[in-house]
Amino acid sequence: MEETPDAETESSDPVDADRDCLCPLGGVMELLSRRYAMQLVCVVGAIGPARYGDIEETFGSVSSSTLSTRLDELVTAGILSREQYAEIPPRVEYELTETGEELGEHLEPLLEWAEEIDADDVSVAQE
Amino acid sequence: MEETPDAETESSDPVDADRDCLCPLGGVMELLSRRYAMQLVCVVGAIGPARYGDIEETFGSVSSSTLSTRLDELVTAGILSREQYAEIPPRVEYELTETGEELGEHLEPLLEWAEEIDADDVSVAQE
DNA sequence: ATTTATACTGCCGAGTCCGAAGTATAGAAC
DNA sequence: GTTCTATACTTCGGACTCGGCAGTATAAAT
Repeated sequence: MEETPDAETESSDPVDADRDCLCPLGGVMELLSRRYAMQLVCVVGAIGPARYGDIEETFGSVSSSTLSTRLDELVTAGILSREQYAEIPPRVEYELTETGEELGEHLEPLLEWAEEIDADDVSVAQE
Repeated sequence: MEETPDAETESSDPVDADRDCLCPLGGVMELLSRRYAMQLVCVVGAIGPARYGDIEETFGSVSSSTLSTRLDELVTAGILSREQYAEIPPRVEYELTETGEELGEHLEPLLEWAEEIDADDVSVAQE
């Protein structure tokens, strides 16, 4: 997507490079801020072409309605692709698109960090 | 859900490093999945010691009740620190903790990517 | 006495999420 | 021919979360 241009025009001060537009509120971020969205991208990225049932099983604690909504949203956003096979019983496979792969690469270190932090001991709201 | 579905030995994938524990559902991730949480971490990281009003202004579109809740959660989770000065009118400053800084480093590339994607053209639900 | 400024909290209606149950289909079992 | 099975979802009611606006506390300035 982003061709890295010749890195000669970049300022030597990276701190205020993105001062004006710090954080996108709408678009993809709004989607990723919904429950399980980030984990969903990672899971699909990890188990390759994933069927609905596999995903549901991997999570264990997500309701099918929410999972279905989340999948829909990610497909619409172009992050996941959905392939439906004309078989009975039906078979549907979800996979990361190219965009989704990019996203996954950014998400993975975050989730790994979160895992570690949780494993250690943060005083995360236990109330 | 107690039985361990052990991985098929037939799969010849090299990417099984973290197959067993793909994505943390609770803890920090649940917090970050709430609205504006990730952006909030970035904003506080960017504008240094940030006052409530500054943050509210930077976002523009967040309700004060939600912002306040989110700040509380992040402070409780040890991601933000809150310093209150005994002045009138009151002054409160939020800052990233060490943990928060770590998180911010993982978050920044993600948000930058999201910005680009949004700027380009994803068919994100615009309905 | 009233105004001003800051950092919130409280309330209510609207939107989002959860769990369980239901839907559609065709082949297999009886 | 009727029932059973399996998959990938919907649909429903209720619970939780969010947004917008109004209100609170304080002391100095007017």
